Amino acid sequence: MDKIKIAYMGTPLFAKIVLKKLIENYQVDLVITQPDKEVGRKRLLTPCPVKALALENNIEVFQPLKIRNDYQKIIDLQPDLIITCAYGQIVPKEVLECPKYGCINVHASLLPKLRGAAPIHHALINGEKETGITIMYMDESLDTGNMISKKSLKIEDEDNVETLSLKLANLGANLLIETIPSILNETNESTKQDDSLSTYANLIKREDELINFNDTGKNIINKIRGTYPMAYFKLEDAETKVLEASFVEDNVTDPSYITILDKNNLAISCQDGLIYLKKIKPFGKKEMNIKDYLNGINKESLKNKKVN
RNA sequence: CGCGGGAUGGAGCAGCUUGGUAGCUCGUCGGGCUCAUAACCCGAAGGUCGUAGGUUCAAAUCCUUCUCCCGCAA
Repeated sequence: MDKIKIAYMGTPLFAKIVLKKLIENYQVDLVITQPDKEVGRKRLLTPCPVKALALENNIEVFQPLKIRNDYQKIIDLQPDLIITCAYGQIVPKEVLECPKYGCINVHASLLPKLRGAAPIHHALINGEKETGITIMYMDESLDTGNMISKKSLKIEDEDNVETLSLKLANLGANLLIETIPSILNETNESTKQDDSLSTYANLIKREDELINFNDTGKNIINKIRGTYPMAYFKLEDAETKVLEASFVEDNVTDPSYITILDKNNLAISCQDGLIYLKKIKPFGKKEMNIKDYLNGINKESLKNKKVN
């Protein structure tokens, strides 16, 4: 077989893991990724994980500001196959149609469920028991194309966005390698998505990360897992992130109060019980176990205090 | 020059305004109490108070420099 030209489009760590596996098996001729961003307090231009990996492997990198207008470079390459994975921009029709074998996407959900930008987050937030990877042909709408292959993965209670992303990235990487031959042979049988079963996974917004204690314990724990490590609440007006917590059912009268506060435990009331904080990141501090936090504070002043 | 928080024994903090012998809650080690304990009691080790300079008789504390960590915003 003649050498095929592959272009890869992706941005975050998830896409980097998939790309790593891909370049172990195929030659990748061009990597398309988001422009470097000013990151952090120093505003340093920082390349995304995918770009960093591409540079390490001497693969040419293309970073269009708006791929909608700036895609001629991809057309000129005349790729045989384009693989996308968490790229972060809508890919224009002209690009989708240019490769001989088409344009495929590695998506981190069992489509048609959880189409969109944040499928891993929403799988956890929704309290799903399983999720997975779908590899599909792309069309002009978001994650609506025909599905080629699919693999599911059980979600464990201990999983959060970080652990689940790693698992799914590895699953996706392997599934991609398994799937590519059938695409190049054109032997795969892709199936249409049942649009009536589709759900949508919006990008997580800042307000989605605020913990509302006037909710069920189960939902709160799922939010903490699904927005890890960003879920937060206000403690004495200071933003406090919750990295780990557990829920114990109980009869409570009023949500959002610090109900238990002793040497080892801090629990806040919610709709149907108590949320025990296990690992938090207080404002301006590093993350710490709740016991360390309790060691340093004046407990009397917090007892029965309302949060948020 | 985007805004703000922080750096003090192994951990988490107080002390800084109003300079004057390094403190609290834990952990560790030793001893005691106890049928026993993550409980309680007694004792010990462990810190050049992030870096560099300045003011002062004297700096964790006041002034300046730099480094690193964290949140917001992008």
